[in-house]
Amino acid sequence: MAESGRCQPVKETRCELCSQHARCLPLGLELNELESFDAILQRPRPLKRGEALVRQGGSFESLYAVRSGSLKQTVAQEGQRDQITHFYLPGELVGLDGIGESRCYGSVVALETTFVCELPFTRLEDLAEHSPTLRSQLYRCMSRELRNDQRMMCLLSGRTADQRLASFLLGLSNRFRARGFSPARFHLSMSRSDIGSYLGLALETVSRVLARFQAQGLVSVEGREMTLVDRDALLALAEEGAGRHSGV
Amino acid sequence: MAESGRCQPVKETRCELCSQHARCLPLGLELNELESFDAILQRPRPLKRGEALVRQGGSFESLYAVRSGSLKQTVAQEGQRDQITHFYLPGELVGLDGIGESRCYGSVVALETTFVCELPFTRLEDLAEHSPTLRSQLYRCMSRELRNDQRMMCLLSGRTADQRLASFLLGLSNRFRARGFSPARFHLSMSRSDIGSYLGLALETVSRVLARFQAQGLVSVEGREMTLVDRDALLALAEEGAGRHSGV
DNA sequence: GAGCTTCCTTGACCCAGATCAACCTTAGTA
DNA sequence: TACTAAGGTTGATCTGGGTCAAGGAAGCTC
Repeated sequence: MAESGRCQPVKETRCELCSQHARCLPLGLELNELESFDAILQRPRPLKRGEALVRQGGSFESLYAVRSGSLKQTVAQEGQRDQITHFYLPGELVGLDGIGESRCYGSVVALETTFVCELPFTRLEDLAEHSPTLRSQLYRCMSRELRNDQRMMCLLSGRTADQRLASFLLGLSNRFRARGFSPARFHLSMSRSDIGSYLGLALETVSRVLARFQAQGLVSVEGREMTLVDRDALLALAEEGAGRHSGV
Repeated sequence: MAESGRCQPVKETRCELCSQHARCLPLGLELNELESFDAILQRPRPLKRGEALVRQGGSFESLYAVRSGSLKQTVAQEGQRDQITHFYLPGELVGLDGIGESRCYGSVVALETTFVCELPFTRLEDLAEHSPTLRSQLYRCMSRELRNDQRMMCLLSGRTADQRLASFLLGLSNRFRARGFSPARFHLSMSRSDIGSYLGLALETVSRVLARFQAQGLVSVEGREMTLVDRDALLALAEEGAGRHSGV
């Protein structure tokens, strides 16, 4: 997704050498725990753009940690257009919503060439049996995702198109920053239509709002290359009191 | 919330005698595990309508299992109207989104007289150390909530007001059914404004749509007493292909 | 039982954003 | 080099549902 995340065939399996180690699941494990963790981890495998990592309704077996690249989760509903519910960046965990169900909730598809580490869940549970750190890391990840989803629900139900886009861009920017990529300039691996689906907007609206942001000097967009020019203004916009049904 | 859920002062602490046992956290625990579980559980305490169980930004200490009654989670955002993100019914767990953060994400307030059981989280973790069942129950609960939130995101971003209301009513109905209450007739413990906030609609819209559903013979509403008259039609409406940006 | 307050309903109006449509750019491929 | 397809932009039009406003009903308190 960000330049540095691309086209790096990952040969090294060991977690402690992974660039995402600091924000991935095994963070904080003792050395011996880390070795057991490495042992259950399936060799990173490359996915090509458009290739599915898991399919909606497929049986749930594993969690996947994104090593490089990016993915989207899409949920197909009876007779409706697919809906995008998540974008995954390096260091993030795919599949948490499948635990405790035999089936996967949505499909997860690579947005670009992407490497993921597979973590068979039953083995992970065995490991967690003897590692309080791993247990609490698992809780932490799920809980964080719960909070993110709630934030998303607030965004979707109360905010204007401008505010949604501003929040989206800032959210991406923060995630890139946390991963050591530039927070100000990044590549959007998803299409306008993906963004629209994720934010509950028509793709035309996404395109128009981005054009307006550019005209207002908030961002600079060239296709999928995004530069945040006036971060403070974006932040002010995203947090602005006046959303829909915001009363006063 | 449903008639049978009200006004039952709960004297009995023991989980296995609780009416919600079959869908609560300690489900499936061995007898000795259940005893340890009972031991860490704080005596159910009554909350009056409007009373807060946890406050946004307050420190996270415990999960709470709803024993009877109902609650809402509200999130206050900088200068915006509060937003409702969840309703909790008997047997459901409050507080999962606070794990791994020191602070509570939103406030949780009783919608009517409500009894909850407090589960201090560090003690719960200790217990989970030696109970695979409890661990997997915890994962299961969190994962289920993740899926619910995602369903909610889909609802909020792609569906019309009619579809949102229909889904909301059916969702409540299913939850009541699972709890042994009537799925066809129930009491709404939340106001129209609460429903609107939860569904991303103006309260006037909620009122109008309910009136229309009544006129169409889908439901019968008298204040907060709700009867689902034509469940199939509601289901058809909720799943209908034609939402917003549904193409075709 | 008068007067609040809170909740709900209904009507009138309006606008943000969906939809429809045309066209442009870029990339893949034959 | 042309042909097709996918993605993106921009304009014109329409509408679902938000906002404002005026009452009504039901439950408090004094």
